[in-house]
Amino acid sequence: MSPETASVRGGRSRSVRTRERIVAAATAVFARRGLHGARVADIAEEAGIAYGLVYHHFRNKEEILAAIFQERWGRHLEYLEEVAASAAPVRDRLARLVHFWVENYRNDPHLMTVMINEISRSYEFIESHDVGTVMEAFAIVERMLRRAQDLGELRADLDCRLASYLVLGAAEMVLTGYVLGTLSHTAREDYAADERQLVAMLVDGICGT
Amino acid sequence: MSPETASVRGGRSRSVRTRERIVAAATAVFARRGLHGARVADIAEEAGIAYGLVYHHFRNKEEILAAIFQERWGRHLEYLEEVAASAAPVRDRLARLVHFWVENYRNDPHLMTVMINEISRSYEFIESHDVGTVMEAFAIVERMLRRAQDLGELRADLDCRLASYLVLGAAEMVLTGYVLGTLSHTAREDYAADERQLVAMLVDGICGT
Amino acid sequence: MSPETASVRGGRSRSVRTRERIVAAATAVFARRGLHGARVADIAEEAGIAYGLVYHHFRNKEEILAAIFQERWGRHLEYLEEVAASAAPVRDRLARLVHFWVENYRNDPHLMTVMINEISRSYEFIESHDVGTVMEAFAIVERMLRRAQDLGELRADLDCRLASYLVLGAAEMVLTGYVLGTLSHTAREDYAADERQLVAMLVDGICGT
Amino acid sequence: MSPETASVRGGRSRSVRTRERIVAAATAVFARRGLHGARVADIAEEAGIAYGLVYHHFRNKEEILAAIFQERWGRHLEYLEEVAASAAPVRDRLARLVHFWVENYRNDPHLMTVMINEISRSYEFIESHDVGTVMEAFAIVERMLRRAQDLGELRADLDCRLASYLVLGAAEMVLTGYVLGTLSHTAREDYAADERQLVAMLVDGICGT
DNA sequence: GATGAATGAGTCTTCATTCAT
DNA sequence: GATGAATGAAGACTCATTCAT
Repeated sequence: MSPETASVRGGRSRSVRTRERIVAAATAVFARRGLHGARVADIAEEAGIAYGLVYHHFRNKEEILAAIFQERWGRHLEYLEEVAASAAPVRDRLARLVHFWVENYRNDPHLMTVMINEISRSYEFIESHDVGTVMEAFAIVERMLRRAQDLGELRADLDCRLASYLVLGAAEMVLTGYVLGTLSHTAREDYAADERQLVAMLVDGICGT
Repeated sequence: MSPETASVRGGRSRSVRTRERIVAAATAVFARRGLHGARVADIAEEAGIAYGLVYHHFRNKEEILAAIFQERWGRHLEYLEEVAASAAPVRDRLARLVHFWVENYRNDPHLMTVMINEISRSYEFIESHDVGTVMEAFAIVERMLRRAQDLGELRADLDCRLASYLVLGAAEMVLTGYVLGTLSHTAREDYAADERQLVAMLVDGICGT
Repeated sequence: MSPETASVRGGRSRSVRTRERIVAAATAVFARRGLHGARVADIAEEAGIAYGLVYHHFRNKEEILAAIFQERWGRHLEYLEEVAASAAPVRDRLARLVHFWVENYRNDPHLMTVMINEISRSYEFIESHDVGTVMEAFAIVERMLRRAQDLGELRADLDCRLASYLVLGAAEMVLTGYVLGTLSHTAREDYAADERQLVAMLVDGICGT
Repeated sequence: MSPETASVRGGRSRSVRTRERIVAAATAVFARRGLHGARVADIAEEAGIAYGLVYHHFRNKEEILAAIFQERWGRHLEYLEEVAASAAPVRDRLARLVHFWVENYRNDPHLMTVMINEISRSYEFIESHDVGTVMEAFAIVERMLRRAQDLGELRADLDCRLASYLVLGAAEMVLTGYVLGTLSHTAREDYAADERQLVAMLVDGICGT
């Protein structure tokens, strides 16, 4: 096996793998301690690498968070867009969105914790980055609702902008409950029940049928 | 002049007034910079007092935030409790809650910004304080909904716990929109319209009548 | 004695005295190790104060050097200006300048070492500060020579600009010799002899009478 | 292809050429940023080679500067010695020295910048190397002057040691002016004029014939 | 109580140097 | 020899907190 073969083992250079280890380690540490509470030394230790190596890959701590954001938020938006654009009834599309968020939390709680606490809920992060990119999630949901409204699926006087805040606010708060442990479950079925309840409340309200 | 004489002047001692100036200054600075970004020096400057005087009144920076929390959150819960306990239909009670939150934001945006960003949205704060106290707001709303459910105002299979997350999540997200400026208004009427829309969506859902 | 009296004992506040101690300590440390070799910790230790206190008075290490520069260079230029403007023959005025430089070195070798090594001979310092201020010394000497030339004291075809480089270059190199110890003396008389020789060479050249 | 074959190509081995590229690159980078401001990475990039390869040729950064010094300063001294030893009148010999320095600057400003800023004007460099070697230039000029004095070309009471400081100080300051851009020219003729003026001032003084 | 000078631990950040490939 | 990822020591800088006046 030539050195070159070794260096691309698995199709990725050592440098790329190191970078990914840093991102993964930082996700865990940010989830545990928050951006401010996390020390670069913690991240390096978690990644099993030397202190200074972090700085070969990122200018500073904030840039690691920005990397997590860039690499994940984009995929998030793509999926939202895909669901929003589908032809299914709006109730089904909402169900798919809610399921996506809950599944994401269950698959990678650390990541979702960081997305919720340090990005989505962080005034500081949103301020210092492109507000537009963060708010794009709202815009996608709003467009989805507006199209449904045009098709008569939603009542005509609904303020779709505000409704997007309802949808994302409710979903985010439920995930926050999971993250904080105030609303956690162990059984898969419990999560499914939450999804059904949440969709029903969004679509028909708490009084509705 | 005895200390007592001084304390009688205007009904409050100088010490008490100083403490209040610190709390007010800290509220403004926390709103602007966040808990971590705020330096004690900034707070002292905003309050127009000397650096070290802050430490005659508070053990440390977090304690100032805790004071804001204790003094305001208590009143907040009292009002929630009062509304929740009233005999009005659940729709009206929800409307009063939503109006209360929006009005509070309009009266003191700095305070609401801190409540949202540093307390309600802060994993860190909630972790280090009594989670129960923060979550009490959810419990109050949940109890209110459960009573309405018992009275047949809400459908029987509604998960009231989850519904409280819907109500508070939606309200909090709308206020966050105000705070971030992504959903701000100038006219009083616009806020009133938001309130009506929000209540309608919560009660009847986005599809409902 | 009231606290106020104490705080201005000797006419200067504690803060001002601390600042002066830092400047004096930094001058000694810069002379010993150079700007880059000097650690802020060294300066604090030399001044007998805590590490962080340096940062209450100066933003960073470079700013201490800048303070030394500002506070001393100004006086230096004033004296040059005074001598340059006097009515004495140019030979006497040059003699006074040379004497001033040599005396300054003898009175405070540390300070002169810093002025020579870190300011006057430092490309880095000159680049990052106002070149004009540093070069003002040349301008003063040049104007002095030009006036002497107008009065017929100097030959008509002398390039006074270049002559100012001769005067300051020669003086600086002699002081550098003192600083480096390649041209040091112990007897006061030796310095006086150097002054006479230097003036004679500048005025009449190495071949002249 | 054997190593020897490779080393024969063009008369110099690849290793030697790499070393020269490093020295040339370092000269440019030192001129731009100074010894302290120059990072080894900058030098490697300028040389178009890999980071660590620098360390196959030099133990550390200072050693690169030392190499520049050794390889150039030696030739410099040789030329000074040659001129000093010639039989021409002292005025002509001084003129040749001055011309040599100015020409050197014009041919390779980067090199001269480094020689002036990092070697000749650097207390730090001189301290950490053989002061004697650096000062040899002064000794050569001093011996040249002393011989001229013995021949009656210079006045008997001239302090030749101090005169060497005059000559080298003046020359160095003029070159510094070129380097800093405070005394720069575009026309070749301007440099020639400077040389004539400088020699005249050194020989006959600023008042002299 | 009021002041703000003083303290120093905690971190970030840089970058020369090493070393496995 | 060549590469550049990895190391880690060194030191700058911040800022919450203490304390003498």
